[in-house]
Amino acid sequence: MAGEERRLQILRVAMRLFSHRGFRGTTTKEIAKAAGVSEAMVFRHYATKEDLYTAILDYKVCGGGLKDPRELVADAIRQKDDRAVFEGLANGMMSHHQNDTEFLRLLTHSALEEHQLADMFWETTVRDMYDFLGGYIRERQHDGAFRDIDTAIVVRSFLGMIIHHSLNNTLWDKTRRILNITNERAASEFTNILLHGIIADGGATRTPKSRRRSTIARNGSGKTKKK
Amino acid sequence: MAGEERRLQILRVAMRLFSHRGFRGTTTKEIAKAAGVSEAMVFRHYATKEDLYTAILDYKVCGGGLKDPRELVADAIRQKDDRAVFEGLANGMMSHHQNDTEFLRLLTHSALEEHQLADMFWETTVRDMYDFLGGYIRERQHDGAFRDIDTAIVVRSFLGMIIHHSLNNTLWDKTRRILNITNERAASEFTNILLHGIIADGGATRTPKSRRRSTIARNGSGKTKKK
DNA sequence: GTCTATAAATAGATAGAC
DNA sequence: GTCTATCTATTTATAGAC
Repeated sequence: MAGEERRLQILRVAMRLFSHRGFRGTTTKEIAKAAGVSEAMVFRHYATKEDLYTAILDYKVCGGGLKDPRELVADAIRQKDDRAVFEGLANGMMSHHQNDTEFLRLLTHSALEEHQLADMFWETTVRDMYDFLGGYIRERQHDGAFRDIDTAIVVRSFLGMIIHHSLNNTLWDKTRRILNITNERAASEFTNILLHGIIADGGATRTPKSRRRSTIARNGSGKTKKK
Repeated sequence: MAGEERRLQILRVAMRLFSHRGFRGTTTKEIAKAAGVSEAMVFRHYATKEDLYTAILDYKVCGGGLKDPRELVADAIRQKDDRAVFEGLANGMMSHHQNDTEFLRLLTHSALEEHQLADMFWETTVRDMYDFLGGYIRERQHDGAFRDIDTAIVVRSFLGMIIHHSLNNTLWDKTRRILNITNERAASEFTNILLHGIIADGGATRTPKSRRRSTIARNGSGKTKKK
């Protein structure tokens, strides 16, 4: 097998093992065996086990595997379609988590281990998300569409629903699920809850005088399956 | 040092180490050194390293360290004070996570490692929470206070906000925080968002005809610091 | 209860032949 | 590019003296 090809094969095999057993829980012998080569081959492509692990985190967690959220919902942002913005983000994130369960596992492992690349992920990708989504929320507050609440709290609430749901699916709910729904329905319901939770005058505490311009279009709500 | 005392001391020291480095990442030598004894002492009290780890998870994660949520908000439940129910739960959980950061770390480590006790935690404690809180939400739906939405989704949304926030505080936000607020304020805001998100007729999509009996009392909302 | 010494297995990593 | 053989340090765990 050619150099680059083998290098990538080892990377992929190691990703699977590291994502399940963590750094210390995975041995270079296991990686070699799973890749069908000798340990010497592993160390030929990656000088140390640490190098291999860092290469994996760089590729999977910090690398280009994640779509830019700005692009994902660019149209919705332009049109100020609040539902499409939040539901689009939720769907994008959750389908990524579902298609690549190693991502969340590796990220969580590395965060627990306090690996440098985990910190980097938070300083860049996560902070970006708060800036981006928080900026949109602020804009909609100025429009009078959302009530005056700390934007970072709103972002955290929404990401909390999404990421916690994905973590549940990845780590525990695999078989006998407490909550057995499609990602699409989860995205829709989370969006319902969040938008009604932050909309201006949307509560039951005040008698609304004017509806101003709220763009929530209720769909997929209640217990009815979407479509 | 007496037997039981030393046994507990080793347990405590090991909890700290395991919670940070995980099972495979912690050596019995480190544990012994941190406890100020020889390795032989560790193995005198716990036959194997695995036994020690299991004892820790049993004590910390499955043991009586967690207050029963039913008791915590029993009064609020009786009075159907929705805000007090949700805010009380949020405060109880988050203060536990803050006072005992080892709890979330150990739980997450053991879930990633697919330890048997992690599964047990989900089958009992977590399922209990869904039953309990879900039951209350269903009751309030019958009262006409909340809209007709799958109760498990509501529970997941709310626990998502809380646990994700605590995980952020525990794993990353330790110093330079993206979101730097007190637990009390977070609990209040999460409750605001959730209650307004699930209240009957609480959205902007329909013109409300009657307010029925919604018990949301807005406090700590907006950008004003609470008290 | 506590230690030192040590066994036995496994870990990461290298040398050198093909 | 690939392997076998091997080195060295570490890891879990035990023996036996005090």
